Amino acid sequence: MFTSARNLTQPSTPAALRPLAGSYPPCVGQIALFAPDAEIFAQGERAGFLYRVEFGAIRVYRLHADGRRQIVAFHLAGETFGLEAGGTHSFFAETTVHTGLSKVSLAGEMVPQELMALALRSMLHAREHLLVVGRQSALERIGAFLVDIAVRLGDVDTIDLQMTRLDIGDYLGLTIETVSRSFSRLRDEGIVKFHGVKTIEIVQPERLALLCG
Amino acid sequence: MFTSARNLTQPSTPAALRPLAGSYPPCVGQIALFAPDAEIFAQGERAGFLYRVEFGAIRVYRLHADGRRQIVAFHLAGETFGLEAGGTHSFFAETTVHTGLSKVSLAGEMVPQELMALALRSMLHAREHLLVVGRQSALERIGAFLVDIAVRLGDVDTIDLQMTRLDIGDYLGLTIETVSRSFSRLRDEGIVKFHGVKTIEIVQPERLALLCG
DNA sequence: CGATTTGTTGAGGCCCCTCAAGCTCCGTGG
DNA sequence: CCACGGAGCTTGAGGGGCCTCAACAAATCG
Repeated sequence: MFTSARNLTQPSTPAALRPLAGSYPPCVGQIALFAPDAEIFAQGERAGFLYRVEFGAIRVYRLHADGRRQIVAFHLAGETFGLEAGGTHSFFAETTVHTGLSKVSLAGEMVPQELMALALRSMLHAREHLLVVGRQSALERIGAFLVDIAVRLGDVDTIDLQMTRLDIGDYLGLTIETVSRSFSRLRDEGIVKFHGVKTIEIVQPERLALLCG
Repeated sequence: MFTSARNLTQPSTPAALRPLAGSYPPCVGQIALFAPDAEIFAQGERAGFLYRVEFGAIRVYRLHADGRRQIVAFHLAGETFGLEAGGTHSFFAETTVHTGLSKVSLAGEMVPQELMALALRSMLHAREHLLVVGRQSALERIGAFLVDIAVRLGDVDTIDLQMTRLDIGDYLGLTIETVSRSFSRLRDEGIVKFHGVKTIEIVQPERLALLCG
């Protein structure tokens, strides 16, 4: 399985940092813009910052020696990421689409209580992800994925996927073909409806929920 | 798949709490003894304590509606568990064998810094577990499992498994038969050697490490 | 509007699951 | 001490779900 994970397209906007009017309420600093597949931090790098996703999305992943990639988390608009054990990043973080990030310094700006809550939420999410990947069928995984994303976007019924089928596959432990087939199956069953490749409308939320266990 | 997870054998020693000479240096309180398969806490219960494993082992898991069980973590001697997001337990915790636990009250006894480190380590471990379950073959999963356990027991070369094949399967997303077959394969290849069913000697650590990616 | 990336669908094969039978280990009681 | 029973483990045979390989369609971008 070959995933061109390190194939970093440089931002079409020259470097990366560019000031912007603070469009999100709780945004303190400036917003940095990134093109798709831009590296935010790499495994082994010293960790010192948290990042808040203003728009777009982030994938956090690791590569196996043979090229297999496992994405352990996506981070969507409004979410904060970058907190890691030991002061060194254990994973890679990249944008999946055009993304705006604001930096949050670890010292100050966030009280220990918030950091703790963030760490615990991340642990919980990793474990819930494990439930999905460990014991569910392909269709169940896709279902759980859609429900998770929909909830995190604010219980919406129409999702704009911020990632490719390859990203989704590497997140769920499936191949791109199986992801595609599962989506088609959900469409054929009338559970979801596609408006373009990346826009999914959840037509029958109850049946989707049934799938997830 | 039927896993009799709630089949709680009551401790052969009457109840549970029984004082014992503090045999581990950093042990503050009394040690409670539990029989195999004793419930320590249940999903939905109010969380307020941490537990330190003095000897034995703990499985942390959740059940799907149809009985499928996913173990998200094992906790071995010397490790602390019970920290969860939201003040309510999201998982079940049970002993896998005869186990001694000491309670640690969340307020006091542990400084916030230690709690934070514990949370971050748990997050990291869940994510590393995800790497194994998401993209590895059965043999690779068993290999990674053995390496992980060996390291956590102090880089030993002989492991006393504190859990059944069923536990291991539900941890790695495999059936009991596949776990058994993988062990046999490692034995036939001369990578490990069995001294009884639960005692594994790692004969060729380098080859075992090669398996894990 | 052509080139390239991304997504869909089909055919075939493999790995793991399922089902089944027999074995080992261990605690219990005679 | 050994016989016995049951739970746990091992091994085999067969089937199914997902992966692999392949071709084509759709979407995206310069």
